[in-house]
Amino acid sequence: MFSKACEYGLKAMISISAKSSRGERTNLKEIAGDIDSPEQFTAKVLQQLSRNKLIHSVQGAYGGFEIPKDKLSKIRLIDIVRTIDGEKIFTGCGLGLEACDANRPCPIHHKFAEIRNNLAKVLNETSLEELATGVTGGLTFLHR
Amino acid sequence: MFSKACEYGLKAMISISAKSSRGERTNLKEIAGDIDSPEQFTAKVLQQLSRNKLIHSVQGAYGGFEIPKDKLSKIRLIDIVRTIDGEKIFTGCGLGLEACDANRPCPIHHKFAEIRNNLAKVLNETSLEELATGVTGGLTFLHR
DNA sequence: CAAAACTCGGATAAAATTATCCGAGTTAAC
DNA sequence: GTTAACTCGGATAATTTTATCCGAGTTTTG
Repeated sequence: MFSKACEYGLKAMISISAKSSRGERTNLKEIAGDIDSPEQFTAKVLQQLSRNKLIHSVQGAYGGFEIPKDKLSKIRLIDIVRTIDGEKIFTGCGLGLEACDANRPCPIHHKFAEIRNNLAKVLNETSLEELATGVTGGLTFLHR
Repeated sequence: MFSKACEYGLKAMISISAKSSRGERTNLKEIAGDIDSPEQFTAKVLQQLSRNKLIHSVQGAYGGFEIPKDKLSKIRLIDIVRTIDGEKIFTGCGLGLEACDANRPCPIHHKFAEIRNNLAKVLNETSLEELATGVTGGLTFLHR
C-alpha cells in the first residue's frame, strides 16, 4: 500500500505528535526506537518531512523534532502520504495504465475509483492528534 | 497498490479471457502487444499463472495460452492477485507492523481493516468473464 | 526429418527502493 | 572555547523488483 519510507514517516509523525502534545521535543534516536525503524533511513524521511514543513527540526544539542501544538489537529494523514509517496496512490490506475479515466477506463477503473476515494477520505479525515491520543492512552501501538 | 507483475498478470488474464470466450487461443507476443507490456517479463508472469492452474499453456507451434470456457466465470480477480502478490495486501498492516491485530492494533488498524476488506470484497466479486466482456465490447481498455 | 512457431526456465542485467556510512555544521552546557 | 549531543546531506551499499538474454524443449506443418 504505502512505501516503507511512508510507513516510517507516518509512524514517526505519530510518535512526534505524542511527545509534542505533552510539550516534549524528541530526537532521531528516540523516534527510531519508538517505531523500531533503521535510524539513518528514518533520518532521511524526517528531513523530507521537515523540508515540507510538516515538522520543525532543531539542530544542536538538545535539538530534535517537534510539531507546534496548534498544528497537531490540522495535520492529516493525507498530508504525510502526499509528501512521501506522492499522488500516485490516489490517482494512479489500478492496472498501471498511463491514461485511465472515465473516458477511456481500464476494466477495473470504476470499482477502483471507489476504493481509492474511500482511502483518500479516510486519510483526509484522520488527524495526527487523534492517532497520537490512541498511542498515549495505550490503546494503539507503533511497534510489534 | 499491486506490483507491476500483478498488473501485467491481471491485464494478461483479461486479454486471454477475451480471446478464450471466442474460442481463440492466444500467445505471448499477442498478449504483450494487447496489454503493452515487456514480453519476457510477461512470460514469467504467465508461467506463474500456468503453474498455478489459472491458465492452460500449450507448447509448440500454434501453441499459446487459453482458459477453458467453463472457468471464465469462476476465476476472480482475487485468485490472480493471491497468486502473484500473495496475501500481504489483504492482511498486512498499513504501517508495516509485523504483528498488528485487534488485540494490539496500530493506530490506523481499524480504519484500514475496512479499506482492505472492501478491496478484498471487490476482488472477490469480480469475475474475469465480466471484465473480458467490457473489453470485447469496447467499453474498457487494456492499454493507454 | 527439417523448419518454423511456440513455451520453459535458468542466468544475468538494469532500475528502484531501502539501508548505511561518514564528514560537516549547529547548539547547549560547562 | 571545548566538548557533547544533535541534525544535515552527499555518497555508497544492499536488497528487491523489474526487465532482458538465450539455450533447450515441444509441437505442427510440409
